[in-house]
Amino acid sequence: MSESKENLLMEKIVSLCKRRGFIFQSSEIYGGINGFWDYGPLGAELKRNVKEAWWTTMTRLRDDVVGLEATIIMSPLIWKASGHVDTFSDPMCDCLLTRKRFRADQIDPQSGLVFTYSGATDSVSGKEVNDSFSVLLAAGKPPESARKFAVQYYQARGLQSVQLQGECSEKVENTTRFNPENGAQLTEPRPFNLMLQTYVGPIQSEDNVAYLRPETAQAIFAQFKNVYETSRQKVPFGVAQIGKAFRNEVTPRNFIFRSREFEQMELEFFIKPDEVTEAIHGSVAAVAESGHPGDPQPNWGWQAWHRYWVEERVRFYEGIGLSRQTLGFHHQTPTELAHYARACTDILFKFPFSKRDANGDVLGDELEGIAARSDFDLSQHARHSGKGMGVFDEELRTGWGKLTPESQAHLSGKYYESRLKYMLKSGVAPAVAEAAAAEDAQNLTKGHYIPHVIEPSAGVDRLILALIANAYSESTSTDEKGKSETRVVMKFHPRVAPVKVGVFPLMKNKPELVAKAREVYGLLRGQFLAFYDDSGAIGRRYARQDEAGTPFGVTIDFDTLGEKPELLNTVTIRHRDDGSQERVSITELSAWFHARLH
RNA sequence: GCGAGUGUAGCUCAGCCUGGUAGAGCGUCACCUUGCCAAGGUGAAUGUCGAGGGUUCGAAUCCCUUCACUCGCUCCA
Repeated sequence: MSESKENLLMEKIVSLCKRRGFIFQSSEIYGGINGFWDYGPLGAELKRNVKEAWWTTMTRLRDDVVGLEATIIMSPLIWKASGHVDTFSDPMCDCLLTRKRFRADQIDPQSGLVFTYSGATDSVSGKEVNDSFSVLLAAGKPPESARKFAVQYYQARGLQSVQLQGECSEKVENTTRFNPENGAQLTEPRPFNLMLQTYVGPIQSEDNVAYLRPETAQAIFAQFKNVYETSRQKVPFGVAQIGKAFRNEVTPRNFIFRSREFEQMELEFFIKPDEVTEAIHGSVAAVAESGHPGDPQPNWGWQAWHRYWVEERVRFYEGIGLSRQTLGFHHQTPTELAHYARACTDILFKFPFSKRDANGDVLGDELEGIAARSDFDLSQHARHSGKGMGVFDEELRTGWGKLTPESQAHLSGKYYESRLKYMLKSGVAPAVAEAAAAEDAQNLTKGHYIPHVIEPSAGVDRLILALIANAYSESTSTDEKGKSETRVVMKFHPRVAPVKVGVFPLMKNKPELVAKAREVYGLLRGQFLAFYDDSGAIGRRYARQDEAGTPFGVTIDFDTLGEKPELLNTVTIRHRDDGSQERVSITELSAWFHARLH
């Protein structure tokens, strides 16, 4: 019941997005293209505001984060090092009977008797199906069970009274061509490459295959050294990037929530490994169970930094109108975590299409993931490129000398263990791994280490959808004639609202009002996006702006012109969310808006 | 990738079963009117009926194929 209601809400949102020019289907006049969406005039403004709010908060208002804008196409070696080339192209097989999907490399080899049918006919209609189908039976099982599966298979292909054709059987050993659960035949392994591919240069060959980046983060790791050396930053510091990313999603779904071309806002915040922090400060700060840990401290370890960034990101969402109640959190369990990650907290938004848990509470879908990724990424690029990704820390070098021999042994031992674990997980031969880990541990004592990273990674388009869903509100009113009508108000936070203010002469047919209104419009438009409208009744113009989410309206009336002398050169400001009005002098307008839009 | 549903004006939808000149409401635009919340009047524009093919004298309507969207399954570094 509630599901169809939420469905209806999603449909209304999609419809409004098109009607008002927020979001259009890509290539619509040619029938569209699955998984791609365009932003219309209002959507483009909204998106720009969101990205600007993120960029300002994450870089310009901080001393410890700098920006980067890298290319979408990079050396394919980057994706080899990051693991995307391998993990994005697992061959998959589907069960021909149950349609269950398997990773081809994870099917255990089986042996037994294979029954193959060349096809089947319908004994009633005479219809034929000529697809062959096989079933693997474990030794000792009666052939009837193979026939039962085959009948099911051909029934699923439109036959009713199945007459199997051409049964034959054969003994096979160690085959992976059959569903381990029921013995039914699998499809051929088909590669699943989730990265979009292209060719660099005019000749298309295997040698110049390149990928459109599936995430913006890797460029930050690949350029880590350059940024570090030119930005005069020291660890801890971060590198932020906003940009397009591309994934061949299996199922683009839920409007712009999961699309094939999307935009990310990512921060890689580099921190000292806990061993380094402990060596310098004697201990690593304990982390409170919950709440914001306050301003960054020198003795923070990865846990404090991780919590800090989760809370900072929540503050950001609150600052653009998503209250904590609209958000959800998911702390990834050890089995969900990637092997190199130590923790990952997802910030969720409760979308209309989000699933509910057993208690009926909306779970939410992912807006952002904040991952503690250890030194995995920089280590991978160090190993694959052969270029050093470590940093030198004077404090560590001098601090190290002051440690007791026991502390030194303890810390370098811990560092050795974590480096060794990384190497072994990455498939490095044990002897080589041990030597490399020993070298890393030795370098630590001289002040060298590879930074760890905390990664808050947010989806712009998902956030846009969250803001739109959150802003959407409708009220139904009935007039004196008993005619009821539903009005939509998009309650965007003023900071992200596409249009900031509508400017209206009370009436169009009074040239003095129009002239004054255009004058006020001219005053405001250079400072932020203003929209002038003089067509139709004033109520209609208010309603139009409500639907676009414009937070303020400025109306020029006869008092502005001095009908009541004490109100000369004042205007009415109308508030979108409650329709309330106040009188403000034209000379104070800029300051009035400035205070409410920043 | 599989299964089900949907696709007609900018939006919401009727028309399809039973083939015969493309419709409504809302919105948009223009003019008039309008002294603060989608008022009223007059007029106007807007359709490859998702696309392609077939059947037919004739297809939005029947048949086939295809594309997109929604839902379920699957997938989700």
